[in-house]
Amino acid sequence: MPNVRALFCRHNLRCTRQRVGVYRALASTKSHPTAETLHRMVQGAEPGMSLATVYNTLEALCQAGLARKIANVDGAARFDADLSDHAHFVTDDGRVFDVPPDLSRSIRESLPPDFRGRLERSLGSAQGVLNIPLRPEAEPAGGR
Amino acid sequence: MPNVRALFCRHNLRCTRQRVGVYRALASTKSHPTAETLHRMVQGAEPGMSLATVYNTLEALCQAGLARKIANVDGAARFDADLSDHAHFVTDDGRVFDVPPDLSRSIRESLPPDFRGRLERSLGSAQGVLNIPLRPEAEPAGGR
DNA sequence: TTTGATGCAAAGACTTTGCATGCTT
DNA sequence: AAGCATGCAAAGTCTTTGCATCAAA
Repeated sequence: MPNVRALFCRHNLRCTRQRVGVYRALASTKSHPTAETLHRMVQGAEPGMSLATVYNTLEALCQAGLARKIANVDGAARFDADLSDHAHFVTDDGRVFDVPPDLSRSIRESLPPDFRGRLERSLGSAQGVLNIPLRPEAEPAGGR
Repeated sequence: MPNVRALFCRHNLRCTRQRVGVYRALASTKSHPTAETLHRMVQGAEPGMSLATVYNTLEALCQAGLARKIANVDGAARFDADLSDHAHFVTDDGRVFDVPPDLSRSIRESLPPDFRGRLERSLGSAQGVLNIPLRPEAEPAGGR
């Protein structure tokens, strides 16, 4: 585990024990935990820490670019401190899988060159996520 | 607008005025409305309809495969009755853009052939969404 | 010392559920 | 006539907020 204090400092984040605890817990797992799960994970190191603080911390980490909030269709939000350029595959029943960086990159690079340009015109400075359904049903809408 | 009654029938959905109202509203727009928005949209045709029924109806439509619930990172769920095989781009501030079917398809087809196989082994029968972040920050995790 | 983070509890946004009633089949 | 959908309100889940207190810079 690299120097968390220095990392926070570089990102203008106040370095509190609670934040360090949340960050360590999040960075120590590949399981894309929810706020609730992180709260439990941190109880050992930071007893008495409030769930609200976990939420506040996660928001601060995402804001600072040290964590990502993962898009999902149902249930509680999930988080990831792995900043490597990688995609997620989220199942309809809530599981989250990492897609390896090289594969993620090659998917993005396969996007038609004008696509990002087209998007950026509508997007302004906003960022976002491309959501691609797997196993499409392809039921034609208007059949008779 | 094709025959909604027949469509419901084919999908074993009871055909009530409320459900037809919700489906028509959802199918008539490209705006990926929330349940709340649909509720408002339907007030004209179905005054007094309850928001709970909108939620129940949307669940039934998704279950039946006549609508999709779109993955998002924040805020209320968004829905789409466009069954064409297309992806969505969801911005961090909640806007949803359709990605044209041909582009969506070509992205999916660019996935390495073993990828879906690998996933399906972990997935069982579940379905899911591939979430690809655009504009990665690529901040190396452990810098000094 | 100043500023921002924490803890708690309360409120808030979004969604689901239980039950009596009504409508579809 | 039987069974599922509806409406309502209440409860549930997940998340944010206000405020007094406390810790980091």
